[in-house]
Amino acid sequence: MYAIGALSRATDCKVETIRYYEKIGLMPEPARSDGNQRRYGERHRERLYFIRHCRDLGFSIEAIRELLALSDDQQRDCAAVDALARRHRDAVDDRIRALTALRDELDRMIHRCAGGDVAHCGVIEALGDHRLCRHAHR
Amino acid sequence: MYAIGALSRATDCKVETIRYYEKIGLMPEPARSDGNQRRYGERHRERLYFIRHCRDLGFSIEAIRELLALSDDQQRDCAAVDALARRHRDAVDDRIRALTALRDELDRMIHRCAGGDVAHCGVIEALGDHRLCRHAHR
DNA sequence: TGCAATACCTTTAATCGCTACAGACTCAGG
DNA sequence: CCTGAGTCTGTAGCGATTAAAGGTATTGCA
Repeated sequence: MYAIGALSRATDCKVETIRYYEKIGLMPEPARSDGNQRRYGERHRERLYFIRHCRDLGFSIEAIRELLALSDDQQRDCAAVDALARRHRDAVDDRIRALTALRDELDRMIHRCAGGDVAHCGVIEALGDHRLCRHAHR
Repeated sequence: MYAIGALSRATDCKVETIRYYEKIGLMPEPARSDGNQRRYGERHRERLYFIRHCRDLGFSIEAIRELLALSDDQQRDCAAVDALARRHRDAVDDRIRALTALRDELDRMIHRCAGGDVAHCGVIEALGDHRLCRHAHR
């Protein structure tokens, strides 16, 4: 049996976060010691590990809730799981594209700067005038 | 003179957001009508435009506060502005790299899925075991 | 067995950048 | 003067934690 600190170390998840996951119903309420402290078993460790891994991969709490529900139902076709993963990957892809456009815009802005004082600063000028941008970032 | 709704339309910034920027001291308190409504001028419009453009480019409120302070001081050397912009670009770059690694991991995970039921789902399996990952995403 | 150090408990508030109400007031056009 | 749109202040909520305050449990060592 793990105390919460041991589970925390075993999963690299902060103690407060574990309690938070319990509060929002992502982790089940564990057994308690006589002194009211949480006591966890292997299944808790596996579940928390799964959750943390999903979080590290950028899945939202609500997406994880769905994934957990789906994975609990072992007979179910895994098409729904697949679809969730694909949706998430596509969202990450979109984000990468947006950030790349942004980075390029920032790069162009930085290259406008030839030194000197703020009154003639290309960066400040570009920040104050969207027409100097190549792309419609937003 | 603009009322807040007109300023909102002129800058594509929601009315609530304008009031919020005033509250946190990013926008100066404007003049008021007899009936206590805000009345803005051209300088407000330019400043808000600058702020929104920075936000669209992903600068944080605190970074914008710095940029505004720097740009107010027209004689100052623009090296500080340049440094701020570079730091931000580098942070965006880091984020892109992290997300790209993530996307690749998600892709590999999705390709593990051969259909069938959840009990044998490659995605669920991969989510439950970080060792199946190629990279240390975090 | 006693004591100190560490870990744990609950509850509440903070973070960031807005957004969304509620309930009252103002303004412009007809 | 009336109506409807716009505006006012203040407060609370979002997502996913993190931190702090103030009290209790457990553990290790003498």
